[in-house]
Formats: sequence, structure tokens, C-alpha cells
Amino acid sequence: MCEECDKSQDGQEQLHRLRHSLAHIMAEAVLELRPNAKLAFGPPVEFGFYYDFDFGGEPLGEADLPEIEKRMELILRKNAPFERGEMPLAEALAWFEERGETYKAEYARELVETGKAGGGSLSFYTSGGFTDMCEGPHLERTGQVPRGCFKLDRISGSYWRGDEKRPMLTRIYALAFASKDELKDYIARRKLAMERDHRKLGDELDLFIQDADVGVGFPLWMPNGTVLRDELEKWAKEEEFLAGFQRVTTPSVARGALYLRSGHLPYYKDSMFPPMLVDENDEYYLRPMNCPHHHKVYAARPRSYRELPLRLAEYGNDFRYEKHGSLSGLLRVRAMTMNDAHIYCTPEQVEEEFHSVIQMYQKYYAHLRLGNFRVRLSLHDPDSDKFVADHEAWDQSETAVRQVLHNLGVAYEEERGEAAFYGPKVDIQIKNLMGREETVSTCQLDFVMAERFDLTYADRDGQRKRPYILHRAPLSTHERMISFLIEFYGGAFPTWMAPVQVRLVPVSADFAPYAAELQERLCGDFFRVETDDSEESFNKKIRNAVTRKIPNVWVVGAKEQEDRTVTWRRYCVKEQVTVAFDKAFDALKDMRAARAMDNFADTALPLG
RNA sequence: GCUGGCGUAGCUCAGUAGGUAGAGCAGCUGACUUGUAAUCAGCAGGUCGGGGGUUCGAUUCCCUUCGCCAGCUCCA
Repeated sequence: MCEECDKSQDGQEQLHRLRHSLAHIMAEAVLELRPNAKLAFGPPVEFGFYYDFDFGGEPLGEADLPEIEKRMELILRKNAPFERGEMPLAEALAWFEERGETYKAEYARELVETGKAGGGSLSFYTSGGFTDMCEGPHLERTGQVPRGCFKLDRISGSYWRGDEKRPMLTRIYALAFASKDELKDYIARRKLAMERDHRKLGDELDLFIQDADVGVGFPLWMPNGTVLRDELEKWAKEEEFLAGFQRVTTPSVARGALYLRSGHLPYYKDSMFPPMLVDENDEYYLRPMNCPHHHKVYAARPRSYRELPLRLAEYGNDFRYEKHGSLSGLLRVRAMTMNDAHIYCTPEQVEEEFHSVIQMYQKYYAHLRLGNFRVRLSLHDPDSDKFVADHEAWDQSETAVRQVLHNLGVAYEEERGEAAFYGPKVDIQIKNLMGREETVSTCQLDFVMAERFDLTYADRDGQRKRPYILHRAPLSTHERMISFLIEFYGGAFPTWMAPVQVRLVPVSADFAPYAAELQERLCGDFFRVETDDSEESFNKKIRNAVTRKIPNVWVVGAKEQEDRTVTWRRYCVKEQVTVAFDKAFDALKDMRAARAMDNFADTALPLG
């Protein structure tokens, strides 16, 4: 239950004990308020701990948290020891039955049946008047809990054993750290992080909106946000061109027959919008992904091995009926645009193609300076019916993908049951500000669809053979990628992406003509420039430019006009420099051409 | 979809123990013409998320619905 904690380090070990112990204390306090509540699980987690309860008909609200905290303090003051005990299964079950602890009883049975409970007996910890089945470890005494080191955070729901068909429990989350100061630090950092929430910044910087009449999960991209999409897309198209991809354009709607053939209808119907009935018995669907369309492009002509690898790319619009409660800003939407491509290749080409794709995402991530991700090798689960049954193919393809990661020296974690139904994949997982982890990029090896779509190529020996298919989306969807970029950059984009690349600020109206001349030069070279010709005070103009997080502010006044210079004020950089306009213009062009990440300190001052 | 919480002006928030609401910022108008993060004044802006109920009267109480937030489930 405690995988989240790294037990190898002493401090972590102690923190783990602390959180684990506090979970017991909290349960004891909660039981004082709700004696009939049933206990479920109460493990330590990344920033504290939680405990799940079934309150039956007498739920608890956030208003009750202070009372629980107060009772916890009283319990801690008693300085009771944590004492370990053991019970054989039968005795434990009787003990649970007496107390109506059905969840604990279920888990006890499972522990013994699966052999996880050593010697068939179960360990219990008692502190004061509270006893809980628990593996431990714990502190020695409740008095070892530092004063003020924890805080009950929030209440939410969770399913028993994570299964939506089983009872919904009430989860109380608490923050807990080794000291009061560390707790305060964490709370302060979390508050600061919230300032970078992409939904908040998206609104403040006019990047995107959502409208109830349009529908939830259907973001409307404002002009500023559309610049971000367009710049990413432009970059991707260049990279894909250089990597030998060809672009295709396919519709966002298709007949049901297409998804029956692909297998998406039986597998993913719940995640698709319901069909539109056109004529009799002719159903059309909004597409949840582009793959089947691309397969049809492949299938449209007889293919030769000479054409392979055939790489078809499209920034495709897709629609998924995500559950209402899982929608969140741009992070999880129902309409998205994906940096998609499918690579059709021979078995011999699989590793090299996969290798190149992973290198492409490494290039993107390094350039964008996204470092806070983990690589997941998503494997199938032989015990699940979610995956196509072909053990040999799974074996081969998983081995091939693992080999690619190994050859590239990529650090990764393997996870069972996370594969696509048609093959293994490599996923790039990023956590957002709230700690919610989502897949951004993915690269999948597909050994199924070529068969389903009867895709073939004529090989050197004249035989018709099945290609392998790689599905890849290194830049994810615009929606998800940009949500992470907004938060990671705090809304301060590098010049090449920035919605407004330069704002000209004349010191007074007298210098408007000079500013206009500069603006015309810059716009003529396709720079996104605007001049602040408002009648605000100069200070206010500077403030406005800064709060809009515009990367380059060029101030022009009397001396600039006379010397044909600009005073270049970079976003959040104190030093500024007055340079000849031509020189500044050239520097700007260089930054754009290199897609310089001038929103980072090391490249913040292009002129040294 | 489920559990809990929250919806007052474009934004951030105040307020009403039931008697139809107020500030700052943003916007508009005017004055000021400014050298590095908020010049001053005036004006305008809200069926207090929507619908129903209780009441002489509802933004306030009740029901319902929509939206938002956190978590669970699910997923790019």
C-alpha cells in the first residue's frame, strides 16, 4: 500500500512512518465522530496521506475537518505507543465481523489467499483505543508526531478498490511533512503554482475560452492561443518534412463500418460520440482518432516494399466523448487536434523507425525544455480481455520496443495493462501543476490493423506481406501540449511562439511616427508586433506589457528616434540595452529562425 | 458517470438573520502628454447561473437543472 514512498532513504522512511501513523490517528478521530463508519484503505501518498471511509447515511463534509483535526491533536497528546499484534485469519474475520468492517474483512481474506500475509496471519497495530489491520511500519509513540506538521486538506470520493461498479467511499486527504515549516513551505509553493494554472493564464492572456452553448470540453481558441497552435504546427511540419513524412488530409467523420473494421466500435464505443443516423441504417461517427483514415489512404493503392517506410502525417481533428467529470481545461477535452502520423513499414524496419520517432520526441522535449516527464513502456496484460489475443505477436513487439529504449539509453518504467489494444506503446507521462499525470506523447507499435484493413505490400520476392504500423504523436494534441507549456512557462512564451512578439512603446505621442515606421518594417517580415498608442502613462504602458508577458518591449523616445535605435526591455530581465534598430531586427530574426528559448535565463539576453 | 464543494458586473471579491445589490480593476468619456510595474475625475455596467416551489415578498429557504473546482473511474 505504500509504493509511493521510497523506503531506501532514512528520511523517506521516517516520513513514511509519520504519514502512516497519522492516517491511523485520523481514522481514530473520525470514528469518534462517526462510530458506525467503515474503514477501507488509508495509505501514505506523495504529500501526506488519505483514508477512505464508508459513512453510510451520515456523510462528512469539509466543514467537519477542523473538528477532526482538533480531535487528532488531543489523541496525539496522549502519547500512546503503536503496538504490533497478529491474528490468524479466522480470528481476524470474526473481529472484523463484530465491528462491521466488511472492507477490511475482504482485504484480509485476499491477503491470505494470495499469500501476501506471512504465515497466514495478519498484522495489526494498536495505538490508544484504535486498532487497524496494517502492515506498518509506524512511529513508536503518537507523541513523536511534530506539532503542526499536518493539515487535513480536502474531501473527495473514491471507489472501493478503484472499481466504479463497487461502493463509492469518502476519502479524506491530508498533507503531512516532517515539520511545521515544511508543511507551510509546501502550502506556499502550491499556492504559487496555482498562479500558473493554464486555465487561469488562458483566460488572463486571452488564449482560449469555453462556452456552455458550444459545449463542455470544446475549447474556442482565441487569436493569441491560435498563434501558439500555429507555431507548434509549423515547427512539426518542418520536422516531419525533414524526416520524410508526407501530409494527408482526411475528414473528421466516417461511417460506422470503418470503426467496426478497426475494432474501435466494440472496444471504445463508450468514448465515442453517439452516431448520426443518415438515411436508413447508415450511421456516421465523429472520429475518435485518425488511424483508420490513414489506413484507407495506404490501402487505396497497391504498395511496394520500395515505398516503405510510408509515413503519413496529419494534424487531425478528433472527438472523444470523455466523461463529464474528467474534463479539465485544455488538459482533457472532447475535441482535439492531434500531431498524428502513421508509419507503414516492413518488419525489418520497425526498430529503426521506432528509434527515429523516439529521437524526434527527444528533440522536441529537449528544445522545449520539458524535463519533468517519465517514460512509460506500456505493455499488455495477458489476464485482460482488453487486448488482442496473440501471445507471440505481443512478445515480439514488446521485445522490439524495449530494445529500442535500451539502445537509446532511455530511462523508463514498464507497466502492464497500459498498452493499446493493438500493440505496445511508449508513453511520455507529465504531471501538471495539480499533480495530475497525463500521457502527452505516445508512440505505438501496431501488429493488428494491417490485418484488419487487409494492408499489404509486394515484397522483393513478389510475395504480398503485412506491414507493421507505428502510430505516433510526439507533440500530443495541441490542447494537451499547450496546457503543459502554459503552466511550465508560466505563460511567458519564447519569442518564436509568443502571440505578440514585440510591443513598441513610444514614450509620448510625439514618437508615434517612429514607432509606426518600425512596426511596418517588422510586420513586413511577418513579426507579430503592436504599438501601445494608448493615452496611458508611460509607467502604465510598461506595466501592461509586462502583465501580458510580452517577451520583447521596445521603448522609443527622443534619443532612440534621433539615433534610430530602440531600448530593448526583455520580459522579467532587469538589464536593458539600447541598440540600433537594424541590429535589434536582425537579432529578432535570428531568435525566430533558431526558435530560441529566450524565455529561459540562459538565452534571455540575445545581445549579450 | 460517481462523491464532495462552489456559482453575485468582463475579472477579483464584499453584502443581504427574506424587503430586488456595492467596491477595486477592466470598459467608455474628459482632463493630463508622461523614460521603465497602476495619473485624476465622471459615466456606464448585474432578471445575484437557469427553471420550479414556499412566502405578501426570494439573490438569501427548499427542490431541480446547467456550469465550474477537487478526487475517483477513464484516457492523447
